[in-house]
Amino acid sequence: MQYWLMKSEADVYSIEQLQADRRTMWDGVRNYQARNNMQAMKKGDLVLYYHSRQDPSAVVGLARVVNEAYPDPTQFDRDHKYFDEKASVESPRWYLVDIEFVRQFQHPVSLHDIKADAALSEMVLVNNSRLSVQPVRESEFMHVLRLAGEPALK
DNA sequence: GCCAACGTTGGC
DNA sequence: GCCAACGTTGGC
Repeated sequence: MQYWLMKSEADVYSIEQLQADRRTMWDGVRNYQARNNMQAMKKGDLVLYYHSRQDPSAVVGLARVVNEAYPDPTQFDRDHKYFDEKASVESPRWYLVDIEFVRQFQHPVSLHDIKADAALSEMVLVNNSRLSVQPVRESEFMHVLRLAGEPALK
């Protein structure tokens, strides 16, 4: 089992929307490092769901990987904003995973709280703030759950 | 809404 | 292969 953090702007695709949809294709990632991280994901991996560009930016809940990486269909669609003319069905550039809603936190863990916590000082979120799909250590994942006041997962 | 930090592109 | 120019992200 590996752990991850995925970011979304709350007004673009919020955790409330994920809950309503139950699951979603994580399309539109056009950054190689983030893509590589998605390609490393395994079914059942757990994801910290983070809202960026809101006040305050925070980890707001959990999601789970339900389908491992496959080509992002939006890269082939000429009419889509995520179209990539350098990609082809024979040699795709961009991959995505499907994730499902697990739970929303009663008490989100803000970026401020994460930065203030010595146990989380090596989180990618703190040191490479622009990466939208990033690995999280098990100890960091559990620590964030504790800060949220959430019960541990079975 | 501003702008620093970062990633990508393309001219040379 | 360097690096300036450009576009994007995301904290503030």
